[in-house]
Amino acid sequence: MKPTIYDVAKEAKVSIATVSKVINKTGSISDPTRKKVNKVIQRLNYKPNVVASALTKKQTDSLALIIPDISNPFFSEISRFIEDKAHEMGLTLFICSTDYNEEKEKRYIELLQSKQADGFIIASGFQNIHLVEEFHQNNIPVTLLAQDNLTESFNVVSVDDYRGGFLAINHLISLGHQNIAVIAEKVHSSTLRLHAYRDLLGMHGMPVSEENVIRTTASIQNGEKAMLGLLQKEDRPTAVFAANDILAVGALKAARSLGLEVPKDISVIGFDNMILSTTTVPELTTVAQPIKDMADKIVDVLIRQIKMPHLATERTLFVPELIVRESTAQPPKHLKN
Amino acid sequence: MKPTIYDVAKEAKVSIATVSKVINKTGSISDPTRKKVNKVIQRLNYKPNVVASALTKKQTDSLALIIPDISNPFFSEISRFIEDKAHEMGLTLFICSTDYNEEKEKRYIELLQSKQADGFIIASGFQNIHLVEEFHQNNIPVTLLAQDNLTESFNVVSVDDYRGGFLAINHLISLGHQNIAVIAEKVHSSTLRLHAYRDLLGMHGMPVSEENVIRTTASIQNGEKAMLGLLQKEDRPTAVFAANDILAVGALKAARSLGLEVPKDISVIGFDNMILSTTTVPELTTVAQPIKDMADKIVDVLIRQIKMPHLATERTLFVPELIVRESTAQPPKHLKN
DNA sequence: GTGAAAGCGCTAACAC
DNA sequence: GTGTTAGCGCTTTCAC
Repeated sequence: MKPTIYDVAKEAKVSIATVSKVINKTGSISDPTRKKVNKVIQRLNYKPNVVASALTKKQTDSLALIIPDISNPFFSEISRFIEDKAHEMGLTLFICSTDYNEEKEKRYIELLQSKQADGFIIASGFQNIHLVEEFHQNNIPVTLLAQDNLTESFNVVSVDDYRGGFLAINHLISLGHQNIAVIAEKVHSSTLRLHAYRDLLGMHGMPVSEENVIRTTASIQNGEKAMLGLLQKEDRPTAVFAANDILAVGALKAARSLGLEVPKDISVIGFDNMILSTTTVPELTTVAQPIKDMADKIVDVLIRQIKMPHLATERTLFVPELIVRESTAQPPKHLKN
Repeated sequence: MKPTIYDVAKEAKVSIATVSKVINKTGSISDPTRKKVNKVIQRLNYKPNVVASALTKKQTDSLALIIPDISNPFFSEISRFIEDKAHEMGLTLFICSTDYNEEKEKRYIELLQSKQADGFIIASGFQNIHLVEEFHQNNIPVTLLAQDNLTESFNVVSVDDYRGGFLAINHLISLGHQNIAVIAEKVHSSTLRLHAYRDLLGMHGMPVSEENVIRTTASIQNGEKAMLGLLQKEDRPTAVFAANDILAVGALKAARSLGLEVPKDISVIGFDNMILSTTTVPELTTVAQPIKDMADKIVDVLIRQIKMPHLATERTLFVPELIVRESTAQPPKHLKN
C-alpha cells in the first residue's frame, strides 16, 4: 500500500496535522520536528495524495484547455506554451480535442466539470458558445483564447485579427497587387481578417468580388481545393491571403500542382507563423501571432479570475506582426496596370 | 454552491446510496425511483464530483502521457490518437512535455503520482530510465511507447525500428546508391535503425564510414546542420537517411541552401511519416509508423495492466511501411559505378 | 429495493 | 508549536 499521511505521522511520532503543516509549509513548526518529518517522508517515499487534498480544499489546481485538435500544429504549439506557464504557476493542464464537434464539446466540458477543473480555457474553433455561457451562470472561470465573442462578456485573450488582416492585405497591395483573393475559415477570427480585406480594398478603390472570397475549414486539403477553384477562374488573382498557415500550405501545393511558381506567378500569404511556414518551398510570408505572450497572458487572466471571481472582464488583444519570407512578390508584369 | 449527492437525495426523497447506485448503474434500483432520481439530477444540473469518487474508489480513471514535447508534430499526432482511445475507454489523459530534461521528468512523474494517475505511458526520448524502474518497484502500471528497454521487463509498444531502417536503406540501395549517410538521434530507436544501416551496408559489401553517421537531437536546425556537414565532405554521399522526418526536413533545407536539388543531386529519406513530410518540396519519401494502431494498442495494454497487475509483460512491435514520395531517386549518373 | 454508516486521505479551525 | 476533530462528496458493505 502507498503510505498515507497517517503512516508518516505514526513513524515520526507526531500528529497528521503536523505532517500536513510541514508538507504545505503552513502554520508554524519547529525546526527539529520539520526535519524529523521530512526525513520520514523521504524514507517512506511518501507522496501526498492530491485527490484527497483537492476534496478538502475544493480546488484541484488544474485547468482545462479545450481546443479543436492537438495534432494541428497551431494548437500544439500554443498548448505547449500554456502547459509551461500553467506548470510554472503550479497547475496541471487537461487538454481535450473537440474536432469542431458539438457533441464532443459537450462531453468534454461535462467531464472536466466532474473532474473539478478550477478553470477553463476555450480556444478558437469552439462551436457551441451556449455551452460556455453556462459556465458563466454557474460561476465557473473561463477565458477565451483567440475567440472574440461579442454577445457575452467573457475574458478574452486574442490577437488583433483585424490588424493582422490589414497587415497582410496591405503588404500585398503595396507590392502592387490589384486582384487579391482570400481563403478564410468559417470562424469569427477569420471574419475579422476578412473585414480588413474588404475595408482595405475599399480604401484603395478596388472592387471586392465575392468570387474571390472562399470560406472553408482549416486543413491542407481544403486550402488546396479552395486555391484550385481560385486558379481556374478566368480573371485569376495575382495574390492570395490564406487566413491561416495550414490553408496557405494547401494553397502552395495547389499552385505547384498547376505548374505555377510562387511568388513569380502568384503570391501567397498566410497567418499564424507556425513551424510549417518555414518548411515549405518557398518559405511562407505570414502574419505572426505572439503565441507565447498570449499563452502566458491567458493563464494569468484565468488564475486571476479563479482567485477573484468578481473582477471586471478583460479583453487583451495582442499585436500581430508581418513576417516577410519568400512567398510574396510583385505581381507578374503583364498583369500590372 | 454546486449541488452534491446529498442535495439530489434530499430532493428525490431517497438516500445518497440510492442516488449513487443510479448514477453508477450498480445494485438494483426500481424503475420508478431511478426515473425519479434522474429527473432530479437533470433539474439540479448535478454533476458527480469525481475527485470524491476517486478518493473512495482509489482510482482516478486518468492516465499520464509523458512525452518530450507536444509541439513536436510526431508527438502531437500520436498524442491525439492516444487521447481519443483513452476517452473511448472512459479515461482522461494528462499530457506532459519534458524537453528531454531529467529534472522535468522527475517533477512531472512525482506530480502525476500525487495526482494518482492510474497508469503511465512513457514515450521515447525519456532520459532517466531509473525513474521508470521505480514505478516497477512501486507497482505502478507503466507502458513504454516506442522505447525498447532491454534491462528491465516493461510492457512496450513500438515500431520495429530495425525493420524500418532496413526498409529505408534497402530502398536507397536498390535505387543504386553506394554512398549513403545517416543522420540519427541519440535515442535507442535510432540506434536500432542504425544497426540496420550497418548490417545492410555490410551485406552489400559497402564500407561504413563513421564520417557518414551523424548523431544529434531532433530539430529542423540540427538536421540542417548535420546535412551541411555531410555535404561539405569531399566524398559527398548521394543519399541520406534521416532517422526522423524533422531531421529530414532540415536536411532538405540544407541541400536547398547549397543549391542542390533533391532528389536529382542527392536523395533524402525520412522516418515517421508525419504531416510535415507532405508539405515539403519535394515531398518526403519516408518510413511510416502505424501510429493509430500503436496508440490503440498502448492504451489497451496499459488498461490491461491496471486491471491485472501481475500479467506477463508484453512487447508489441508494429511493422513500418515504406512510403515512396519525391525525395528519393537514382544517384547522379556521373557518380554511379 | 433501499438506507445507515464507515471510511477514502487530506485540510483547517480550534483547543491546548 | 502541536494535536484533536470535523468535514470534503463519494462508494460500498451490510442490514433491513
